[in-house]
Amino acid sequence: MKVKKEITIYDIADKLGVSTATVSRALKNNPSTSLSTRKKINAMAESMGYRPNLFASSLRSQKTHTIGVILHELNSSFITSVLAGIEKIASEAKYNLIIVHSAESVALEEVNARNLFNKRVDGVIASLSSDTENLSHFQQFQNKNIPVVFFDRVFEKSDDAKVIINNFQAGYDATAHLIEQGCRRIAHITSSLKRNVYSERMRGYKQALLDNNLKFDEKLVVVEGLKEEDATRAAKQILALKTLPDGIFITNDFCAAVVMQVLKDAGIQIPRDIAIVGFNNDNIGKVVSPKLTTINYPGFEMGKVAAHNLINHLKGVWDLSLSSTVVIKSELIIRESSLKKASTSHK
Amino acid sequence: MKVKKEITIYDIADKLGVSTATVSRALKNNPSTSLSTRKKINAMAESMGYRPNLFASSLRSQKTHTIGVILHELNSSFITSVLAGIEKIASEAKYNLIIVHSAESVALEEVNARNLFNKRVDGVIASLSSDTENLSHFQQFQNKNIPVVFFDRVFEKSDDAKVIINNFQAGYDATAHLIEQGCRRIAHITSSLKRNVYSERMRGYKQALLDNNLKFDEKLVVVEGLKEEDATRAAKQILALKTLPDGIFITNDFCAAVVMQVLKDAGIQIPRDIAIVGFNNDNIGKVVSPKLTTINYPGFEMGKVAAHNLINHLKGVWDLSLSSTVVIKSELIIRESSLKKASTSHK
DNA sequence: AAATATTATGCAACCGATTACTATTTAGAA
DNA sequence: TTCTAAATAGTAATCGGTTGCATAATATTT
Repeated sequence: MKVKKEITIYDIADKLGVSTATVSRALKNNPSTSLSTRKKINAMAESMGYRPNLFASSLRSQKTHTIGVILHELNSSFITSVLAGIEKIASEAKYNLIIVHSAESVALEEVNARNLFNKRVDGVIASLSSDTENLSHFQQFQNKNIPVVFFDRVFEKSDDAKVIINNFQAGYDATAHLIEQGCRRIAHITSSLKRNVYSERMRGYKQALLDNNLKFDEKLVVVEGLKEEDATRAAKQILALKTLPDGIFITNDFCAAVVMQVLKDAGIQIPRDIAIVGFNNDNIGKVVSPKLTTINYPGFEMGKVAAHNLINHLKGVWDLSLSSTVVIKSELIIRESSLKKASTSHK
Repeated sequence: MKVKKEITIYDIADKLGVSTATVSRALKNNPSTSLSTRKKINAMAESMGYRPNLFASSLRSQKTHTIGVILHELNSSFITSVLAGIEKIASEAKYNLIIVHSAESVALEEVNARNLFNKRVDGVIASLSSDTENLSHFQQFQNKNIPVVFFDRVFEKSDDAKVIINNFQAGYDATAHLIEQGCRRIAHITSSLKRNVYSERMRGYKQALLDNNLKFDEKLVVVEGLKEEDATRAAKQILALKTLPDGIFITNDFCAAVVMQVLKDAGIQIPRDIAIVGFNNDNIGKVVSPKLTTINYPGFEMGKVAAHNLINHLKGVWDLSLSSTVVIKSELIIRESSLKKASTSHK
């Protein structure tokens, strides 16, 4: 099997009797080449099947036109939406993406960061994995002036650029809604409190209790992972309480779905006995019974904003350090799982 | 803000008074360097904060040590598992991945293929989007002897390397199980029959009917997309039938979950009135009521096999063209949604 | 018509690592 | 001790674009 030799600008230059400099400029539509040669060269490149060698280009120009995206996971529709938002903006601006995910592990996150660094990405968009304790593995980017935008899972106190929702408010709204539905003993199932998203939501939960003269009870807070077995364990922990709660605010829709399943299997009626509010507005919420009340997490918007700000910074038309934090609107979506007042029983 | 200059092998060579050739060899642990200089050089590289310039390396060696992965989508746990399998094998072999997804669109798939091609990946692993009609955009890889392994969504008649399950058998098993449960009028909700996975499952469905003396009825087959609104439409189409079916084989778990929801909302009891079998063994199947009977799709295994075969081919210890098709085992997982015989009613 | 400005192109160094080939040193064999 | 082979290391060309600077060609101004 023989392989056709790769066409280079030298081949094009030879064929047309011009210099490689002219070819290079023409292919980039550099205005210091005449329109006629530009057309001639582009036509020839096309007909010869030329494809640019990005390594040579990046080596020389020290630019890759590539953005690295570090995701904590990629199994939720939230993350998929974020990605879609990033892709939309990036492709419009002719930036390529390298997408990596850390499977919720710092170790992998560090490896991923290193890889992106070695691949010389021009910028980074990242969401932290659940056990990340510090941002030292992002220092390498700052040392080289490679901009980083965090989204969703961030360190709120750092002054890095970030795109988030108001998790405190969302947690508050979710809890207040349960209270408004008549719940008086509200449990909270959440995940690693190292992560801003979860600690903030919990802060909102506490504040809502406080504002409604309900006592915060540590025994009603369950901290677990986000996988099926974690959620099952969390549900069992709830079931083991001496007095069952009459409402649960769960920080993730998939978890909420699993918890609901376990509770239903134990004969509990939702929302009559226990009302449930989830978080994320994942697809899953619409196919469980009862349908899940949740917080809509505007992933597509977040992705667009993150990519937009990063790329504008790269282009020099915007300075990321000026507005470090962008807060995107989120909102409560009320479905059946929390409607205690109008409760028709579900099994 | 000043940026430290990038360290190159020239800097290391200067510092130690050796040639760049020696440095290059030492960093690669080439045995034609003495152990002592090798140690000296690696230590110096480490202390100077050297990082290899992959562009220079790839430019010169014409190898990228990178595998491109084209996914039709990335929102199912099946795809996530495949990815995990690929990543496991690739990282063990020190290959990098570039993951792209086509959002079920040929147009995007073509762009993605082109991008991977221009990035000069050493090999490709791909699953086709729902409307791909031919493999012409993969021709470019073959022309350059870049190996491609397809998985899941493939062209079965082509002799490209591929990793699949026996979709015919799975469709047969799913349908036979419904028949065994007493169903006599079985509908089938599926997606683009251009895709082998769906057409083969349907072939299995038909064959199972035939083998059990049940007539195939075109009106009982609904072809739709895989999104929520598509599934809703499919369910409504079922509900609009003059005579309702007593069983449905649905080619995707998420669709099945949505369909179940719509049917339940219409007052139909599952599995008593209609028994349901899904496909994929997605997480969602465990949190719907009743829990979903489905076909387990061994994504992790498929990913591992695809990556393994590709990398071995790249290393020259294996020839992909020798065993073009690998079939991975799949199996029926029986849960509640299909158990008509032992039916306790679910609402 | 001469002087100046503008436009288009070429020259050649450069980005950083790899590697075929050559040279030197050292060890082992005769 | 002399010669050959093996072990190390160096030289320099190469991968394919990019770009500052110089030059030539053409247009504009005076």
